Amino acid sequence: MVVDQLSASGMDRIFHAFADATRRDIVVRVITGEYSVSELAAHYDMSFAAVQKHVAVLERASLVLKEKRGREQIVSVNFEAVRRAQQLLDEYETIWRQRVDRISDILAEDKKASP
Amino acid sequence: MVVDQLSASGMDRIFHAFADATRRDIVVRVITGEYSVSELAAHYDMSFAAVQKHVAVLERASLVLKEKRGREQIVSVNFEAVRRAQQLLDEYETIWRQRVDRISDILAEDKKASP
DNA sequence: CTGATCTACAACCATATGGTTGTAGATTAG
DNA sequence: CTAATCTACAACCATATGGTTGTAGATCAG
Repeated sequence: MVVDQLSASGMDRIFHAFADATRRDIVVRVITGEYSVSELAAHYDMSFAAVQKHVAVLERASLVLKEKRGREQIVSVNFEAVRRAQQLLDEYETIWRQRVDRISDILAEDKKASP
Repeated sequence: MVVDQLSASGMDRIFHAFADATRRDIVVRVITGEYSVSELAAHYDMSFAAVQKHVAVLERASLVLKEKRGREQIVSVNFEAVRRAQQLLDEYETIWRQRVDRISDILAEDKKASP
């Protein structure tokens, strides 16, 4: 299992996008419903431009898409990118379990050796 | 479900720690085996101090612990912090599924309404 | 004891990040 | 047509990040 191409700047972007509470909050909103950029902006105590930048970070990470509808841009989640992050953490989980199992085996061997 | 306290700087740190390929690689190494800081540093094309900083980032995120052993510091993973990130993404998954189910229901209603 | 090794930490630098304000282009409402 | 709304983007600023080199304290090997 490869786990991670060292040049995985896609993963860099995905995790970086998650590394901010405002952006995580935006993700939850756009998972649950439809929001334009200005509707999103209304919920945060910062400028429209700042929220626009947060959306841009999510967009660069492919976590969200923008779809023009009239004069507004509707933000929606691209769950595939969320899954990419999930899978990476799941691979850690797999390696972790293998290691724990291996250590358990060693301890079991010990027990057998000195009863 | 709360999903995320907006002041979750712990999550910020965890995801930020994952947002770098070198740090993700370090995590894999210390999951699978025992490494001192200098042993880790030997594997990367950067200074010892740079790797030391990466380890510090992982440490601040509680993803790894350092344990002094003689003159070296052995780095080990704290899997609980990994699980925190996993759980957050799993909650997204839950919300996502609920939303998909809800949309499916609506579509099913439509079908029933116009057969 | 002496020298080599491992670590910590400071100082420094270039660039990225996260915020601001301001300007301008589309689009809609009246 | 005009005014209001939504968006995009540039310019700017303070601070954070990711790298470097250099210095110094512990610890181990011989």
